Amino acid sequence: MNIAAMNPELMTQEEDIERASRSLKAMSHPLRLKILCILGDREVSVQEIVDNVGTSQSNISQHLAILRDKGILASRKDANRVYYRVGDARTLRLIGMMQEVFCRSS
Amino acid sequence: MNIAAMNPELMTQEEDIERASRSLKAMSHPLRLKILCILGDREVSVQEIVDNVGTSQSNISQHLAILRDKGILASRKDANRVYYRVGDARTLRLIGMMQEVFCRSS
DNA sequence: AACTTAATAAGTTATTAATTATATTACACA
DNA sequence: TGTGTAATATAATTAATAACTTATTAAGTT
Repeated sequence: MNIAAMNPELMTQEEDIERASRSLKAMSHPLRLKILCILGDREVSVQEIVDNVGTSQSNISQHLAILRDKGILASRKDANRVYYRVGDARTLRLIGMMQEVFCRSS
Repeated sequence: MNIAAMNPELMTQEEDIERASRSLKAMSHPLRLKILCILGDREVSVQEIVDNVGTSQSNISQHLAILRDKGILASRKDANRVYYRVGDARTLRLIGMMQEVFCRSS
C-alpha cells in the first residue's frame, strides 16, 4: 500500500500536481502558446490560426488536437469550418496571468 | 528578411513566447512541479528535497539542474550542502497563481 | 466533379527521462 | 595527514515521448 492511499491530503496534492503538469506541458510549446495568445477569449477558425501562426495546416491541426485532448481548448464545427476557443474560465485566467508575468508591459 | 525584423512589436511578442515556453516547459514535469511546490518561498537543501519528492538523488539532481539552467531556481552552497530557492519574485508569483488555478481550495 | 477545410496516418528525427555507475567536494576524526 | 563517509553532480546508456513532414482521407461547398 502506498502512502497516498492512506492520506487523502497527500493524494489530493499528487493529483493536483499531475493535473497541473499535464496542462502546463500541453501549453508549454511555442506554437501552442502562440495559438493560445491568438485565441484569447475569442473563437477563431482553424484557417485563421494557420494564417497567423505560420506553420503547416497539418502541424496546426496536430497541435490543436493536443490542446483539445488535454481539455485546454473546445471546438465547434460550423459547415466545413471548425472554430476553437479556450475551454474554460480557469484556463483563460491562467493564460492572462502568464501574459502578465512573461510579456513586457511596454 | 523575415517579418519580425521589420516590426519590433512582433519581434517582442515572439521573444516573449519563446521565453515563456522555455520556462513553462521547465516547470511542467510532475517531479519539477513538486519540487517547486516544496520550495515555495523557502530555501531547501537537496537532501530535504530528495526525502520529500521520492525519487533517486541522481534524478533529483538532474531535475534541479534543469530548473537552475532555465533560471527558475537559484542555489547556494554551504559547506557540504546545497540549498535551492525560487530565483525571482515573478516566478514565485507564477507558481502561486498556478496553485490557485490547479489546487482545490478545500 | 472540383474545391475548401480540417483531420489523420505513417515514418523519421529529435528531445526528454530514468537508471546505473562514477566523480567531486567537504567534512569528521583517528 | 590520511581515510572513510555524506552530500551533490556528472556521464553514459537505454527507453520513452514528442515533433515535424508528407501523403492521404473525410466532409462540406459551389
